[in-house]
Order: sequence, then C-alpha cells, then structure tokens
Amino acid sequence: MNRKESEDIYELHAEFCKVIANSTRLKIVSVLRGGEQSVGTLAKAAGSSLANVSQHLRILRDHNVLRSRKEGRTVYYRLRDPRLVEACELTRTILLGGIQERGTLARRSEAIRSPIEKGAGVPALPGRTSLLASTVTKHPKPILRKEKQS
Amino acid sequence: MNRKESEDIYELHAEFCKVIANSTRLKIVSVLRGGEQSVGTLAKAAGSSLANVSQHLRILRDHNVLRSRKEGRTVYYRLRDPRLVEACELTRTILLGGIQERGTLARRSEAIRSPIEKGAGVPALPGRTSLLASTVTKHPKPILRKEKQS
DNA sequence: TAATAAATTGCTTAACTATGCAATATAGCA
DNA sequence: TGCTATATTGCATAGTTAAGCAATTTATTA
Repeated sequence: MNRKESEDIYELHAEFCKVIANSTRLKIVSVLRGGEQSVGTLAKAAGSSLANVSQHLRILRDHNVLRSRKEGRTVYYRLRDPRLVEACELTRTILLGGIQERGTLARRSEAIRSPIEKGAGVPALPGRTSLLASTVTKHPKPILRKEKQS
Repeated sequence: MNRKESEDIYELHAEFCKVIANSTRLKIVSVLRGGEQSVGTLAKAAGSSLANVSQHLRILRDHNVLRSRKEGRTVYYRLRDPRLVEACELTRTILLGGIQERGTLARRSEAIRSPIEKGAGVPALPGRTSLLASTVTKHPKPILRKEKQS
C-alpha cells in the first residue's frame, strides 16, 4: 500500500464515521441488527418522521451500510455487513462504561447523565465560551468523564 | 436505564463519531497509539499546519479523547483511553478488508482505489446527481464495495 | 379510474464545520 | 531586555448538515 492509499483509509474511515455520526442513524442501524424493517417501522422505532427517516436511510444506503428491497409498496432495509455494526456496538459499549468493567471506565456513564445534557446550559469549561462551539458541537458532551488536567 | 438515558447513549455515540469523523483527527489518534507526542510532531505526522492541528487537538481534548501535558514550551498530547481507539482501529481494519480475510470483505479495499477518489469525478450512482450532495458528503466514498441492488 | 398507503424528493432555513491567515500568548535563551 | 521557538486563539469564508413541510412518485385496492 503506497502513501496515497494509506492516506485514503483515513478518509474512508472519517467518511464512515460521518455517516453514522447521527443518533437517528445509529438507532436505525441498531434496530436493524434484529433483521430487516420497513421505513414506517424504523420511523416509529427511531421516533422521527417518515420523511426524515427516509433521508437518513438514503444516506446509509448510498454509503453501502444498508441495502434495500422492495415488496409491493413497502421498502425493507437491512444491514449490508453486520461486522461494521458490531464494531460500532463495541464502541457504544465502551462509551457506556462496559457492562462489567470497574473503576474509571464504569464511571464514564456519568457523562450520559451530566448537567450539560440535561439542558442546564453548563459549559464544558466554565468561565469561557466552549471552544468547540465553532468546530464540532455547541455544547460538548464529554466522551469520557472529566478529571483535573495536569 | 430509563427511556431518556437509553436515548442519550445514541447522542453520546453520535457525538463521539463526530469527534473522530475527520481524517486529520484519525491520523492524530492513530499516531498517539505509539505514545505521547508534541503538537509539532503531530502536525508533521498528519501533514497539516501547526495551527490546524492545534485546533483538532483542542477538539479531541475537549471531548476527553486526549489529554495534554506541558513541559517547558512544548505541549504533549496523549490518549485518554486506548480502548476507544482500539474499537476505532477495529472499524478501520474491517473497512480495509481485514488483513487476512477473503472474498467479499477482502475486496472492500477496492473502494479505496475507486475512480471517485482518484478525482475522476465519477458519481457514485452514474446517471443522476449524488443524493448525498446535500446531506453527508458531496462525492460519496462507499464504505463497502458496490454490488447490484435487488 | 379513483382513492389510498408507503416512500421519496425538493426546497428552505438555521446551525454547524473546516480551513487559512494573522495576531497573540508563553517559555527558554542570548 | 530582546529574540526565538512552540503553541493557541480569533476571525472570515466557503461549504456542509439536519429538520420540517409540501409535493410527488409508486403500487395496491375499491
């Protein structure tokens, strides 16, 4: 693999991350682990509108994460390759704190219940505007639990 | 875990994906598997400007993917939790086709060498404008190898 | 054919993201 | 005290993304 190609894998990986970097799309993918589903069913499961879910499904299918099959007037979507989804689930598991992990990792689930996510409007770094406002997200939800920096 | 909390994990996961959904940040994280590095070293390794890499490092640190340490006028960054990065590497390995995998999976690396990425301007779905243009990326780089749809 | 159900598409708006450049810290050294 | 190296920050710009709504397509059924 030459220089250009090894660069490409990072682009490809980043692209994949973008494709699944949306909670609605992650829910869709998660639901589909149980087998193919219609757009309407997925919309209900994801708690979003049919039109909105249809757009997300298109994104996932265009990137070959999903495949579709039409039966009458119903379109069924299914996972193209469960392996990628498994890697994805592994990430989620780690983020959750790992079922039977202890200490540091287990306490990560605190991030999920942080005031920031409760809409309290508490900036990640009190005292100044969130540095992430213009780069990734307005109100950063820490991936890992905060601890005092050195 | 109640309804609200199980929703949150998808938000958190999506947030994490956004944080790493950039090839420069993925390269940084990959380099750091070998141990802490200064901003300048990371900039060279990632092939980007110091200012640009500094911004990316800030994003990664603000989301607790990285931690930093200052020594003199040099700032060293390191991984906060290698486990998340391992899950990330697993995804990349699957995307690459898996070192010693055969058949379908192995052929996935074709996507990396596709005409689209060579700048040939060939749309993912010949005959119509890319449907992803306004949603995720202008010129979709298929995550998986294309095959005929049913 | 008309009516209905299931999806998809186009459009708009508000918000977010990436990048480069110039300016500004900060720490060590002459 | 200057001077330099290392890194961070602010700002402007171009491009991207998410969501809702209305309109449209496609297939089934009366």
